[in-house]
Amino acid sequence: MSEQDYQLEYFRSEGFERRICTSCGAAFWTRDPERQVCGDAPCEPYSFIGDPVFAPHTLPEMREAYLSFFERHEHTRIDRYPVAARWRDDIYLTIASIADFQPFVTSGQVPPPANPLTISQPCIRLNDLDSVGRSGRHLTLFEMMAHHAFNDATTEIYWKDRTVELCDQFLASIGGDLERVTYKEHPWVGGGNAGPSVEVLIGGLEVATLVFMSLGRQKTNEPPIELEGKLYYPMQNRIVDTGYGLERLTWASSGSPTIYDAVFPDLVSSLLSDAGLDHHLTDKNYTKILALNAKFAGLMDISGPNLFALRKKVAAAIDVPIDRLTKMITPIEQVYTIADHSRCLAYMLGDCIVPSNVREGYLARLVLRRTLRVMNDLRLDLPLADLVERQVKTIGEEQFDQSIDVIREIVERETEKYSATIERGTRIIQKVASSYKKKAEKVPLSEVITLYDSHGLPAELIREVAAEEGAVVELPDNFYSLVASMHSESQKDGGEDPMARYEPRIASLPPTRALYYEQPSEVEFEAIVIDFFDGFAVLDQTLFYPEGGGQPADTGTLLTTESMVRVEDVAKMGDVILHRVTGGVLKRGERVKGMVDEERRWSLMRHHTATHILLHAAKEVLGAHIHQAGSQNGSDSARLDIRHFKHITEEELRKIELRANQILQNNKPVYIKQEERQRAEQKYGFTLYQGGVPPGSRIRVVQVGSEIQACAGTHVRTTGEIGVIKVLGVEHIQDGIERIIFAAGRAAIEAMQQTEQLLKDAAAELRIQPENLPSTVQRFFTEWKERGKEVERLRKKLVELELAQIDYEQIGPAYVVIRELDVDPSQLAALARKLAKTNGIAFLASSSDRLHLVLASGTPRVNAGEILGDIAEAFGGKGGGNMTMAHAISPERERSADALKAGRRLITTALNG
RNA sequence: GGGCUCGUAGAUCAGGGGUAGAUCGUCGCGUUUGCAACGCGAAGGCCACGGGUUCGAAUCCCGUCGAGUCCA
Repeated sequence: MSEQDYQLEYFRSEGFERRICTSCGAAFWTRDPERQVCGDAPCEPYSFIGDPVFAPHTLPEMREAYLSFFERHEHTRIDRYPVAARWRDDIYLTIASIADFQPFVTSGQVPPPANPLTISQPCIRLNDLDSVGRSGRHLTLFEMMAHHAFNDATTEIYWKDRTVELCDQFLASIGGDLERVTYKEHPWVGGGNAGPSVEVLIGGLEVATLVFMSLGRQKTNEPPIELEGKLYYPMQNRIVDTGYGLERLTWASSGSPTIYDAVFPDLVSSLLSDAGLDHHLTDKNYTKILALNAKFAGLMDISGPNLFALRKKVAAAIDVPIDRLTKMITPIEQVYTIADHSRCLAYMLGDCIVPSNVREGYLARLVLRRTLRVMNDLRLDLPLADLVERQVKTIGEEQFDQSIDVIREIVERETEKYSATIERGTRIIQKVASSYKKKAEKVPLSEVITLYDSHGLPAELIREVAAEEGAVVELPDNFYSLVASMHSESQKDGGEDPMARYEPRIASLPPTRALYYEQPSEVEFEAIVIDFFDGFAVLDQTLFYPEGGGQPADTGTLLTTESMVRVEDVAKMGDVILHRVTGGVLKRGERVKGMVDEERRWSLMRHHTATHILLHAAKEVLGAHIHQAGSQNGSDSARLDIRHFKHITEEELRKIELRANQILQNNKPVYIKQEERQRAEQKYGFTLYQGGVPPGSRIRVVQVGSEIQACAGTHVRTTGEIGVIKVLGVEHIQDGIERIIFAAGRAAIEAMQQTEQLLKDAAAELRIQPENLPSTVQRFFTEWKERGKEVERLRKKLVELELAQIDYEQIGPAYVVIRELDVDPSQLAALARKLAKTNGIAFLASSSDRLHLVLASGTPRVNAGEILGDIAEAFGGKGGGNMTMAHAISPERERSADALKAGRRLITTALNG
């Protein structure tokens, strides 16, 4: 990008000058002839703290000022998008306002919902998590206010001059002094696009960025520009992508020490008083320190070890020892962090993210646990659910799909879960630590890694708890990256796509007409063979549904005048549909008659439509957050995976099943139509995308009753055609995902018959009626247990009785019993043990099916295992044991006397030796 | 999606080829005006389930189910 890109007519006419910053060397535009520096960090410190640069605005006032300003200037106001970016599969969270329109609007495939438009989009960025609360300006969630204009080859809405002009006018409208505003040149690259951009600075603070997205990676005829080692080409679509920081503007308008005081004035003061820190509210010194802290932090990166450098600077400036400063400032930073995180959670949970250990759910849990940890450090004894609820209410309940009750329940459950994990973990650490302390060793790194990896225990907690036990933990500074690299090593990439080699051939073929969409209820059709290779047939049109969207491919037959082939599988590659056939060959140009296996297809359609219905029923029963995490349809059963924060109970399952069948009874029609993506999104919301995000500007919308989804599958015509839905069970797939297994239509009836048969068979076995099964089984189980105990008692008695009758003999220093007993082999061991208890030896034999030998020794002179091992070998059997107890078995059951004799010899030798 | 750890008495856990244990809780008795505390005693176990190895498996191996956790 060149200097030329920033030579705007607007700048000239308004009397701007282009300057080079004397501090950083960057170019910037200003109205102030005296100005030497660009106005950005670290060239210029904050000057707005205590001296606001805008008229005072609260957060909502500032938002409204912005949106209505742009409305007055011909922009259409657009509702915010969810913070969970469900319309995209490359990011989990909405990170910028432009993310709402990527990739299809920015690429020009889909028209924008309005043009130009204005929006205030809540965005979540977790990259600077550590700086939140400390830097005075970092937030996990912020609102990016924006106005966007989408220009293409035919229409020009506006471009750079108008954008800067609007910016000027808006800043003036909220009381900004335009003399103090600078526009810093700052080429922008990101997400495969690039373009010139200016940062808008006032009072040392960047309050907006104006990006002129005009370059892309897509090759065009125009000459490319190299940026960061990659080539970018001018695009036909030129997009005005602006971003105004709502919170920053509000901060600059209040002049408060930190952004948090401006954004959460009420919450911060009430948290301070809850934490017993009220006295700080009126303390001028604290305000001064915090302002100073934010000022210095504004000039530097404070992540990781840099934080210490910040502390040092502030401590020097106010002349207090660094430890004392840390002690003073940490609790307040924690309050700020809690205020920020709880708002982030309100948006995440309100927009129906379910905490879990995967994807965006993992991020929600991360923030939630971090908040709990900080609250704990601060000794803030306050339910997090209350804080989140308060945030939801401040933002406005109507902003969210999720109900407050469910949000509260999620937070409460997560809070409980986390404290259970920490409690359990603490015990495990104590155990490990004390075992290493006994050995007088350090707790090795491998052990620490296991504790973290398998039990989720932070390294710092491990060190702390271990120290309390008096053990030392070996903990390198790069612990977490060490663990991460260990994981990445175990990664294996998947194999190559076996279909890849057909790609060039298929690319040359015309698209196959998808008859299965036009006539979903038909099963017979005629077509012409376009190509045939390696057992793959391509037709000009087909009724065979290719695998996709959780629905398996159809099977069936293709018939020509000469041959009949079986269609085993169908796949779609681009717009071409491939039939994998067996049992013959087809010729190009040949006419074929196709027949889809009707029974199977209908069963698949029933299951597929049933999936939509079941999801809808689950949403009604469980809450707005219910979202499909995957599905697989079969002809005998199907499964639906949904995101949910706890196990589905039997009762909930029954409710879902009843509700689903009610929808069947109402016999609702199934409507299917192609709609423009952006329109469909606006009309139905992002719950459209249950089975992933389909490509293209138009999407296929399937409406079953009031359940509306983007879906490429085939469906029945009315819900009544499904017949019946039977839930077969529920499984917990992983944290936050429940799998409902069900059958529809004939398969449902068969499943019920099977279950019934099971009950009947079980009842018949017990000669009772099926309804008596539970009570009878319970009775039998109880009796069975009691009998077991009775047998145990009797056996003990028997051993005692036998014991009383047995005579000892004395060999050397030991009392010895060597004899055959007519008792159950399982009793031999118990008897022998008793006999040998003190200074005794018992060598017992019992013959039933085989010869059982037991040797128990109560003296170290006789090694039971060794002796019996030798005997067993001599008598063709196997055996062994330890010093005190040994078993052996031999097939030579008649030779018990010989075995006892041999044993006597060995024992005698051992005792006398 | 990949990895790791764990399933033993009502609860928390120990044991890790050779007799299934501890603590708390429960029940009974004693002490006490009563309670708490204490003392004595008892009940309570398909050692998750199914295979395998072994003379012998709660223990080792494989699988299933369940719980937890880390990474992408």
